[in-house]
Amino acid sequence: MSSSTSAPPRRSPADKHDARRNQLAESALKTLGEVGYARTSLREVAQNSEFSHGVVHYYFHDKLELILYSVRYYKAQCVTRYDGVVADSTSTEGLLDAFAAKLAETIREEAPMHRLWYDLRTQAMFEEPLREAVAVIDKTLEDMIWRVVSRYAELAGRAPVMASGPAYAVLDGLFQQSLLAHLSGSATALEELSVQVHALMPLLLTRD
Amino acid sequence: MSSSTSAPPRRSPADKHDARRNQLAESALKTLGEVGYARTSLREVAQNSEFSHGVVHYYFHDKLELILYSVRYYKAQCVTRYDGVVADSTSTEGLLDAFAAKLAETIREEAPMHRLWYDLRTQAMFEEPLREAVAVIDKTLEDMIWRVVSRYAELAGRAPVMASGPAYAVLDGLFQQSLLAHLSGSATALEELSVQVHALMPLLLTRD
DNA sequence: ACCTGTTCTTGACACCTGTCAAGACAAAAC
DNA sequence: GTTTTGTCTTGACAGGTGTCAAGAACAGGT
Repeated sequence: MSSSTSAPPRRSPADKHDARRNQLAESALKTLGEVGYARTSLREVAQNSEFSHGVVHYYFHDKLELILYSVRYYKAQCVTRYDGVVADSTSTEGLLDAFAAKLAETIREEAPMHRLWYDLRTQAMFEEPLREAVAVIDKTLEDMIWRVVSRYAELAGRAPVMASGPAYAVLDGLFQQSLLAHLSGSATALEELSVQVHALMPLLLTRD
Repeated sequence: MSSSTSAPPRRSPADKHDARRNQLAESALKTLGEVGYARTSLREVAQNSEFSHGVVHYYFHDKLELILYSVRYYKAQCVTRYDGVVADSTSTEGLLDAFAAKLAETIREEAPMHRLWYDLRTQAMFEEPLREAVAVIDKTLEDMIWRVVSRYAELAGRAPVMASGPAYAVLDGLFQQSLLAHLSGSATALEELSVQVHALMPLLLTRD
């Protein structure tokens, strides 16, 4: 053990260590997105990296620790996804178009990560150890969506008719169905999602 | 092989066979609801029955066949869950109360089966063989919800503002969040669901 | 009684899993 | 150069998995 932390060297103390952890996290995310939570094995994670299967246990105490670290690592980059939409929009129509387009885009380009998230959230219904982490991430997603809804209400000069929780829930319901349809080969799923979001959002505000 | 089908005896031809299949399906559902799709093993299914682990392969060709048979077996009984609500209601308020109460009741009493369904639907995002069966069941659930929404619109003298697909999606989003909260130990999740459903349903109809 | 076909149990197979320990390797410290 | 330290590989462990075959147990018909 060194002086303060239990980190390896002194020159690049925990940086190298964290860099490897992030590297393994990305390999894990690749595997998780491909085969899902249950079928993800540490050996396949290592095989998706340049290391051997033993190294995972050197950087992570547990399989659970690896997976939670990986998902947190990914979701930390996602929660700002719609912040540009919120910042750049100057009209309700503009925000709606940009938001719907972004939703469709992220399904098109990051479907494996999204299905992984739903997988993890569902597994949390069965495995207690997952629940706290899932709840935290779900809350950040709820806040992310709420920033969009709030800005939308502001631009419309009206007020939301429901709290952030149910607003997130209904939008997430649409998103999830669209993701499943898209992954099932539907060619029109993303367009339909855009139409549905355009129809739903005004309902979340009071009448003028 | 007997005369026409490949069924076992002649007296009770396929009845005994189907009875055993249903019996095993119920044992499978118990296991699936407890530990989820991925962690369900044929040996544990058998252990939840009065038979040994080999018998599963006698009545089902595959693990997949057992699981799909079991889930279909269960969902066949669920699709009429809200039909009484639809039939008995004579006012919008009455239908809303009965519907919301039924939603909360089924979470309270059949949470394991519901999380199993979400598990399966999510796994369908990863495993192609599940998709068709999941799509069929999801459609029957969508129709079930649509009967409620249609009746609600009828009683209100208005028309729904969205198609059955998105209507099911948004209600399912609320339901799923409520289920997760309930399983995570929230004592108020079910009451909140009732409030949210009461708030959402009117938004699904045109203004008077 | 015997025979026949169905039903169920037992045991095995090949494979995969998380975990971990023992040692190889390299790089830095002295 | 030698020692020490951190990094990584290899190989093994104990356990669990789906699948299936061989045979026991049981039924009913003759």
